[in-house]
Amino acid sequence: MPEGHAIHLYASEHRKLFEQQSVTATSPQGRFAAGAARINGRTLLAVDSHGKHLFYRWRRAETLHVHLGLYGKFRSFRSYAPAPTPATRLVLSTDTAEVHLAGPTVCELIEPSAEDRIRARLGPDPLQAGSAGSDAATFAANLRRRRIPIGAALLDQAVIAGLGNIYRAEILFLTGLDPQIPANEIDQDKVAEIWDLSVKLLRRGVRHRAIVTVKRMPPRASRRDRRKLVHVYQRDRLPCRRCGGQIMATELAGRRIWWCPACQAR
DNA sequence: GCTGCATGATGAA
DNA sequence: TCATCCTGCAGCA
Repeated sequence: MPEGHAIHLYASEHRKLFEQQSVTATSPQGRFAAGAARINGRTLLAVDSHGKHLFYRWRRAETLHVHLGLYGKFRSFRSYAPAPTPATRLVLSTDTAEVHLAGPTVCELIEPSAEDRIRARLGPDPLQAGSAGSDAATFAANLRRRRIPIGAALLDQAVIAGLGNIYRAEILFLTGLDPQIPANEIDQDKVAEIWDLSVKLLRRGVRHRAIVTVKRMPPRASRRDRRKLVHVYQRDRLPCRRCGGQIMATELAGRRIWWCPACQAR
């Protein structure tokens, strides 16, 4: 589930549920028992996100840092909350709301200096476009320094923070770029186009609570099939929506990538 | 009921 | 490049 738009949604949802409230914290699974005890009963001051990272600030406690990784999940409940599964790493709750976190890659308490180090190694986040350091120029400078294929660069969180495997495939299709082109060989107009499209698509993802890159939102009934919402992701051997040619798939930077060889020629 | 895969990232080799 | 972390679920029998 988690590319940047989803993390951004979690941040705003958790802000709405818990900000300025005293929050109960437990770790049914036990692996975060000490951390949960440390923040239990504290007041949540703020929730920030950068790319795929979440930071929860408390009154008189360290910052909670969460990264969902590939299969981490939050579930939230308003009136009724079921018992957490035994694998639930962290439960945050008040009288009126409860959130269950399972399967995160990272769930830890950190000092401000550690947060600084994490943020320092992250590239600009298109969902923070406009705020300090998150702009097209920083992104362009990051790309210029890399000879790796653009398809690898867009997954590198130090280059741009928040894109994942779906957005990388879709952005390369929509900008007509061959995933194998070296990042530093892409001309500046194209680089600006990639950034602008990232901003646009992530914002759209936040609005729809899903990654949608096709022009028209399909009818509700067919939205369960993710392939109806995108141009190339997981559409290998299906016809390209634009030219009718066959969508191809290969491996790039350790992940599967899909592209249209005709629309994305060098 | 079981298998294998998934929108991620790291550390060892 | 590969194994590993760790959970849920689609797809299959």
